[in-house]
Amino acid sequence: MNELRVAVDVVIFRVRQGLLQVLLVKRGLAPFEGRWAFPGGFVLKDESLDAAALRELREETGVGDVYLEQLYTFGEPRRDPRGRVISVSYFALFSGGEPEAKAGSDAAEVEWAAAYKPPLLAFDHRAILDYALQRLRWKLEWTTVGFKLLPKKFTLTELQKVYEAILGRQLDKRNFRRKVALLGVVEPLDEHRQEGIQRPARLHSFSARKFERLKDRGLLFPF
Amino acid sequence: MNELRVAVDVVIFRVRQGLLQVLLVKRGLAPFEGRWAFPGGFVLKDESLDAAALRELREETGVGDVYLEQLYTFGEPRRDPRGRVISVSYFALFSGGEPEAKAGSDAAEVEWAAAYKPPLLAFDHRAILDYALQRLRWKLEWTTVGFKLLPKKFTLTELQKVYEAILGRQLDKRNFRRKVALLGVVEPLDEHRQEGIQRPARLHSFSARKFERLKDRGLLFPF
DNA sequence: TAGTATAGTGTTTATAATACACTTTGTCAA
DNA sequence: TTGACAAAGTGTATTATAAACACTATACTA
Repeated sequence: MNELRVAVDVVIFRVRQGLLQVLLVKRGLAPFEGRWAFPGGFVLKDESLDAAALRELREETGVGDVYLEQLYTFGEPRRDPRGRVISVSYFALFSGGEPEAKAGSDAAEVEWAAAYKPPLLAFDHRAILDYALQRLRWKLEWTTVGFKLLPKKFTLTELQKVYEAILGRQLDKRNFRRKVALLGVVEPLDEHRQEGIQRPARLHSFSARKFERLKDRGLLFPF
Repeated sequence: MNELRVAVDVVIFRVRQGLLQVLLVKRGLAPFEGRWAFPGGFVLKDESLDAAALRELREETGVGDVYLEQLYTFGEPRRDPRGRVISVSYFALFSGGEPEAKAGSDAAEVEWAAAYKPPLLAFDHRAILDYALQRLRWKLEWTTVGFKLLPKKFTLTELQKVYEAILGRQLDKRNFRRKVALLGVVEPLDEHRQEGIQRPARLHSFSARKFERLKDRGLLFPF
C-alpha cells in the first residue's frame, strides 16, 4: 500500500420540487462509519481522473449520463485518518431524467439530501459541499449549466424553479422569460404539458447553436 | 518508489513593460531535457498542496511573497513518461516588487517568457498555461486580482497597462479611471512619480475596505 | 358555465457601459 | 525665459442593460 493515495469524490446535484438536492452515501466502514459522504473512491493505476469520477458515481449510485467537471483538489495532510489521501473533487449535475439514483453494486444506503441543509458529513466533505455550492451558483449565473439540471423537454416555469432553488430567491417571471428569450438558447416546441387543473405550459428545448457566438465575449446569464 | 505520485506545478505571471510574462525553468534532466517547464516538483509526505507549491516556487526561482491559488489537477495516465504523475497546478501573480526572480538552489536556468508567445514547453505544460491564462483573464475582469500584479504604490496608467497586457486590447483612459474610482478600492496618495520628461503621475494604493461589501453581490470589475 | 390555478405577456424607470477630445503640467533644450 | 514635448488628468451625451411592476388567457373540473 502506498503512503500517498489519490481519491475522487463527486458532488452531484439535482433539483426536485423546487429544492436543490445533493447525493450522499452512508458509510458502511470506519472511519466515519454511519456518517454520510459523497460517492467516491481511489483512482486506479491506468485511469484518468475524470474516468475515475464517472466510474465511482456509477458503481455507488447507478447514476450515469451527467454533466461532470473537476472542482478542486483537497490535500491537507490529515484530512483522512487512514493516512495521506489527496481528494480530487468533482462537480456533477443530474438532468432529472427518469432513472432514479439507487444503491449501487456495494448496496450502500444512498439518499438525495437537501443541499442547503445537509446532515453531518464525513471527512472534510462539508467544505467540499460549500465549495461546490459556490461553483454551482456562479456557473448558473454566468453559463448555461442550468439546462443540465433539466430533461430535454421542459417548461419555462421548471427552468425558473431551477434558478430559484439554487440562488435561494424568487425571480420575476417576466424578466426571467425576457432574458431567456434574448439569450436565444431555448426553442419553443409544439407540445404542451399539463401539471394541475390549469392551463397547460408549452414545452421548450435547449439549443446551444446561438450560444457559441456569445461564449467569445465572456459568457453570460445574468439573472 | 510509489507507482502513483503527486506533483505541483506553478504558473506565475507578471507584467513588465506592458507585456504579460510567465516564469519558466529550463529542465536539466530527462525527460524533456533542455525544454522549458513551470517550476514544480513532488509533494512531500506531510506537506499541504499549497505549501508544496510555495516551497517549489522559492526553491527553484527565489520568488516569494506572491498571490497563490490552486488552478486545476491534471491526471491523464500518460502525461509524464516516467510513470503515473498527477499534477496539481497552481496559479500565481508576482507583484513586480523589486526582488528579481533568479536561479534558485539547484541553479537551473530561469526566465520570464512572453505568456502569449511561450517557447515549446515540456509535458502537458502548454495546456496548463492556456488554462492559467483563461483563469487570469477571467479573474481580472471579475475580481480585484489585477492589483496583485502591482507593487503597493502604483500609477493609474500602470494599472491600466496591466489590464491591457492581459486582455490584449486597448482600454479607454477615462472610462477605465471612472470605473476604478466607482469601485472605491484605490486611494490617491500625496506622492507623485516621474517616468519621462513629462508631467509626473499621482501614486495610488489599493484598499480592500470598500470591496468587502461588493463581494456579497457577486464580484465585479467589468472592463 | 362558473371557479380555479398556473401560463403567458409590455412598459416605464433606473442604472451601467460606451464613445469620444481637449486642457494641464513638469521637464528639457534652445 | 520660453516654447516644445509627452504623458497626466478630466466630462458629457448616447446607448444598452437591468429592475420593478399587474393583468389577461386558457384548459380543466365540478
